[in-house]
Amino acid sequence: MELALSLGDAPKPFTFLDKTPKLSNKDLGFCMGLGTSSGSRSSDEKTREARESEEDDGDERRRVSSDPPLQLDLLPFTPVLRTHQPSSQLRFPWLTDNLASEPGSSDGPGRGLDVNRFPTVATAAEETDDGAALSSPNSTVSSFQMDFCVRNGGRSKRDLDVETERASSRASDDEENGSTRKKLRLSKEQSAFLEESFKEHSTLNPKQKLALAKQLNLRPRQVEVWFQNRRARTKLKQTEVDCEYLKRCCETLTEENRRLQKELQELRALKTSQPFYMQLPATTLTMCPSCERVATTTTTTSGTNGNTTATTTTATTTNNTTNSAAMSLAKARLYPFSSQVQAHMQQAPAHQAAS
DNA sequence: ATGGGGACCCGCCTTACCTCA
DNA sequence: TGTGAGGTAAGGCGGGTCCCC
Repeated sequence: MELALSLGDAPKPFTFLDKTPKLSNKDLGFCMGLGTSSGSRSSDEKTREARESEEDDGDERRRVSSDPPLQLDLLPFTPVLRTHQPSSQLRFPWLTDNLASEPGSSDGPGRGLDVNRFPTVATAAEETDDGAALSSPNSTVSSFQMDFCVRNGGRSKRDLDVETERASSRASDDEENGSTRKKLRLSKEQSAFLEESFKEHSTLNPKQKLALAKQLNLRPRQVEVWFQNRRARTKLKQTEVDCEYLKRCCETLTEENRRLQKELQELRALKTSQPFYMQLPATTLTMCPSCERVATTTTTTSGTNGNTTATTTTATTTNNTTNSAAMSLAKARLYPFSSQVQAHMQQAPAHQAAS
């Protein structure tokens, strides 16, 4: 049985270079179905996809470390974070055309997630190291120094103060003992934005990573780790769904098998009690394992001399698109049934006489 | 043309930390 | 107040791919 499950949409090219400012989430969502699975993309496919997305950028990897850093304007503040509108209206940093075409962009950069401009916040020179220069313990402090007051429409000021205080407290702790492993919690806004970005693309190319990092005031390494962990969580969730579904399939098939066994017993009992069963047409269903044709063979033996035999056979080709689970179910139903019935028929004296 | 080395990314596993009941 | 469970950011490792020499 083949089980295809997918979270989100099918692989598709990156759209961060698209000229359309609209983000389409129509293909997003949770899909579960039976049938031929497209399979998970191999790493080289994904690499190729990422590379294709970078074609216009030349060799992105080398540029990251050698060329001047990307100067990406922060987006005008996204309505979703201000007014809790549907998340589909979130805009991502790589959709740079949004900036130019946004009529209300007079607010200027910095209103997106409103990154607080601390002196230690990622400078252009720091970003060229892809986080290496930002990886000092103190650099993570800036992750929590975002200006929540402007954009947290649905949250109380008290909550924001608590969160900011926690962040600053942790930051000070990190400053005290810089050797301790830092465990930083991303803010809800950062997580939500990363989540929306993940819905768009479950993997990031360097440009997207840098843009997201800058947008959220995180280190690129943090964005990268978040996506890695997010993919792992998705996979885990998917495995759980798979397991649950297969469990249900197993239960269904077990029940079906039980029912058929009972049916077979009834037929056997009927045979022993009513020997004239021969007057009824015996129908045998067989399926070719290779071509998956289902053949229905009806054999009628009539007359007293037993030499009149009529056999009609119809073949039905199953739709190739029929899901494999159904095929497996059919096979489970047909093969035991046909083999047992055929064996049963061969044991019948009248059938032997007819043959 | 071929192979080695480096850079980069990914998945997987694990650890360490945080939050909450 | 202490504690265990669950969530999650981050570290480490191995493997794959690509590019350069």
